[in-house]
Amino acid sequence: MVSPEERGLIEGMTMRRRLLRKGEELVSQHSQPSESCIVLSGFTAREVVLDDGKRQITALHIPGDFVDLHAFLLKVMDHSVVALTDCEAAYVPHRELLRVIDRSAHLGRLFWLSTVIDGAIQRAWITSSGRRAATAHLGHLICELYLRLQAVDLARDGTFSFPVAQGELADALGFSLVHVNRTLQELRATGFVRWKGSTITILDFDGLAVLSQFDPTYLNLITLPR
Amino acid sequence: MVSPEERGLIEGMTMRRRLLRKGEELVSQHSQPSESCIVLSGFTAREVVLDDGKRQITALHIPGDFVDLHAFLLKVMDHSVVALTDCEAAYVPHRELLRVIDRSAHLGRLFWLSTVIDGAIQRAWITSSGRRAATAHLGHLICELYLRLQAVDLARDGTFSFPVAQGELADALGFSLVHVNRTLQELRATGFVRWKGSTITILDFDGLAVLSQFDPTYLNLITLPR
DNA sequence: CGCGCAATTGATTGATGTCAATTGGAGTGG
DNA sequence: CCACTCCAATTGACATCAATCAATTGCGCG
Repeated sequence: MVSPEERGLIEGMTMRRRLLRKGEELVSQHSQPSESCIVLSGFTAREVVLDDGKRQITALHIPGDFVDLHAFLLKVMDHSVVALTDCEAAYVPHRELLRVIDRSAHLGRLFWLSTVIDGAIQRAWITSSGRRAATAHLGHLICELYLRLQAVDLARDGTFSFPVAQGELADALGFSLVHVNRTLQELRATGFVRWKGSTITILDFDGLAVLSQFDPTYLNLITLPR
Repeated sequence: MVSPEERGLIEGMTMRRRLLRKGEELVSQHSQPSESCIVLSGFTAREVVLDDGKRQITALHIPGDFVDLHAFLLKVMDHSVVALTDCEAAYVPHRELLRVIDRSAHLGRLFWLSTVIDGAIQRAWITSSGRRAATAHLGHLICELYLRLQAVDLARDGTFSFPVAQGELADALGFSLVHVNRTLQELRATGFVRWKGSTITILDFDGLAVLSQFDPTYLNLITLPR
């Protein structure tokens, strides 16, 4: 996917690293970032807080994700990115991105691809939110997370760590906290998933996928640069 | 935004035009298009049909929109694009896009921007679906459509034509048809909006925007190429 | 052991989906 | 111009789903 010279270009990007505690903001809503941010470890989320205090999470990000690459083009952030756990992030100045893209159209296209896959995931969330039953909505998210985490070696044998509270999950799914809890119990009752503390185990992926009407095509994990 | 040479590049793209009747597919789910499609006239929508027959519309497109530009990178369509009204479309081969992008990095970035704005709109839909009241959800969509249509001269003085049935709207909002109808009545009762036949008139944009918690920043209409 | 936060539960209210008519309006043929 | 047809909009009654409110339990940690 990526040639040695391209790898060199990427590794040559100056970036600033930063450690964040759970709850801190990596990027602020309404800001006009001059750099974009890659998560190196930990879970983060894009969130929008409405006037009435309600919160919606529009994306969950895992290590390796370029969380606000779209800010390279969009200029004004329409949401924040917050740390759901302690995490580490690398900030790449937009001028560096520009430099890399100028030297390698192929890398530019991989960056573009990254934002486009983001969009595909968002479409799946819209579909879940609008037309899937609560258990399927939650199940779909679990399938998505599992495959994404597996692609970066953070999941295997159906198991991964997901140290995120039910309240956060509620804001991602558009549920109330209580409803998350009950939906989770329903899902456990199917026997397809075990969820204990911060460890999720998918006992029957195919079963869960059918229940959740999950089709992995949209994640395009095959063509990912790594 | 676009220099004369760039305009020349765009106008030089070979493309195939096609007329479509209401209900026809511009692009099919699971297909692997070798061209991407611009809507020239009429309303279209991205839709996903689930196994159980439920349908979700994940985007509404208006004339000027590049409806499946992401297919240039994603290869496999995770949804269809259907005509909500009779419409005209232009199909641009991916090899032409590649040629244009190679000659003008700036145009390449505008294409990228187009997909990124798409993503911002999708995030707004996720937020509406998850955390906004029914009237606000519908109101938000109306605000969005108005500004987008205004930007391409298809709306003025608060008025635009939207010849789309309530059933389609239901699939876009994730509501039932009956619920769309009742939410529409509630919205009319606020006095902010008139909706008669296929003509929508926003009588009080600011009022509607407050009700819907609408913040136009995300549409980035200022930086749009046209 | 006791604190504090997250998970869980129960009871109730409110929002939305479903089913089944009924109404309204545009187009068509007589 | 009128009767008819078809489809979209609207309405009413009812069933479900999910939010809210208010405890209570469970668990990790000092």
